[in-house]
Amino acid sequence: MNKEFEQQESNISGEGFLPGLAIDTVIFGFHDNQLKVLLLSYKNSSLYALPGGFIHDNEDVNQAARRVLESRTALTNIYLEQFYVFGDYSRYDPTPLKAIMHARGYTAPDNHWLLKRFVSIGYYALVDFTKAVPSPDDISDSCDWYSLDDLPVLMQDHRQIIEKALQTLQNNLDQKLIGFNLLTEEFTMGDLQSLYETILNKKLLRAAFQRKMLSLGILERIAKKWTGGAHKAPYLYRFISNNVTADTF
Amino acid sequence: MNKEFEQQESNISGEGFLPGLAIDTVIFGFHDNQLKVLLLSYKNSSLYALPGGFIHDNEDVNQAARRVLESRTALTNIYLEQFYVFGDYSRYDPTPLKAIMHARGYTAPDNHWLLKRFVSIGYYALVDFTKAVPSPDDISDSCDWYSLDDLPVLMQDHRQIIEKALQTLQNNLDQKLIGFNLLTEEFTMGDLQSLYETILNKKLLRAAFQRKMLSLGILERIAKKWTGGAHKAPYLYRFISNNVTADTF
DNA sequence: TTCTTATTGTAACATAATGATACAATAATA
DNA sequence: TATTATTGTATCATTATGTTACAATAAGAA
Repeated sequence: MNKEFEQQESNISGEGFLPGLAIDTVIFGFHDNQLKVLLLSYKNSSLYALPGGFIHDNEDVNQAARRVLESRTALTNIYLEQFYVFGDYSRYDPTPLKAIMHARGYTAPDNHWLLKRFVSIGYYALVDFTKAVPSPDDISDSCDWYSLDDLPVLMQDHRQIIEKALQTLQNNLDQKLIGFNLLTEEFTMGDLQSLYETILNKKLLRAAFQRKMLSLGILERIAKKWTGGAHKAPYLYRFISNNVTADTF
Repeated sequence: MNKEFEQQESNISGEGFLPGLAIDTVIFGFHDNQLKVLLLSYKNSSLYALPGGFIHDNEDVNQAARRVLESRTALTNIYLEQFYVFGDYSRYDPTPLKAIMHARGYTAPDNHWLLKRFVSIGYYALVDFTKAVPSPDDISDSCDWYSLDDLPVLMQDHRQIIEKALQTLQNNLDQKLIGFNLLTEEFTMGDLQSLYETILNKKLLRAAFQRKMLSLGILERIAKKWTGGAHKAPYLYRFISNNVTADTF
């Protein structure tokens, strides 16, 4: 998996990969009361991009997305979901990839498969910020968290992809029980509410929120308490994962 | 557009189309209190399939889906939405298409592009049953409505595609206001309730349903009434389309 | 015409969900 | 021991939904 892109570069016809199809993954994390996404940056260029990849010609598309996710975060068993296919012709622009290749000292022929039109399948993932270990892929030189409300300039339509992923997350938050995937295993009701407020971008009433969450019957209250400031200690809760697993739709 | 598939057959390398990418469209209609889908059948074979197609190399993917939809129904301005990408490797099975080509007197070489692995982007559409004019494509010899609870045996994973489309429709029915797209322009509250009951596959309380629908403020009551049986005549309603257009997400 | 019958539109009440406010409990610190 | 901030929850208000009931018809029958 390590020399994969190296192979891709010299593999002018794209042997072994599905042609024209890519995966882009919006990997969400939550830290300091902010939503974060993982972005890659490239040597000798000011380009930032979503983690992505290609699909081996004998590989499930969803499995390819999971492979990308796992290799960028060093995590397995993560909530991951398709949300949209970005397939407008206007996306087609080989310039940035050309620039990246150039910056790495590789001059691709114009008919190189990576410079052709790509349709991209958008996935979003929810990971525990504290557990992920971001690592760049073979053509990028950094992989880091960026706050959603302070994103660098992104390659191609990656900003719209993030925007649409966030909309999907907002829509799904109440129906599916997926928010928990962004938290550590144990969390306070305040943590959970802050997460919801950040994702939905609006204030929620504390009393009603707590009542609602408890009534769902998906939180286990851990007898242990928290030690912090000069006030009553909150309980710690744990998500009872019986109901929903990563791939449940 | 007419001779398109003819071209595709003799076009062994798939020139002009995005390779390995297909579109499958679940076109829903509503008639006789049943949900219907449009299916194609093929000469000299017992194969049934969803309407589908390929993407021109200079065409938006969504536009290609709309082109497929319009050419099967002779309708424009239809509610159409992506819902899932079917990309498992296990889908790969050139047998049925081979059989279809064979039945048409064409023997494709094994490296024919249409016999390679395809990833399929699933769309679903909601159309007015009474307005659609089903017409087969160039390789099928019929295009007809089939009731969802009495489907013929379908090619490849098309049955699962329909299943997933239905789930998506059920999930979206309450949030987005899309049910109306399955009805004629004017309809009674009974029609609407029957539609909802059929899609959701459960009985709804008449009084509550009517109250809810009216409270949404999206129905215009047309003063005219209906003439039918030995009972009070229902009002006709019309959907006020200000709010939601076809591509709104 | 009047009566019967089925269905519609909606009122009325019961129950459940949510919004909003208040307050006791309590964990540090002064 | 008093102070302070925050938590957990009770309480009431408001809104939404479930449920039942009934008046208002539009035909056909008497």
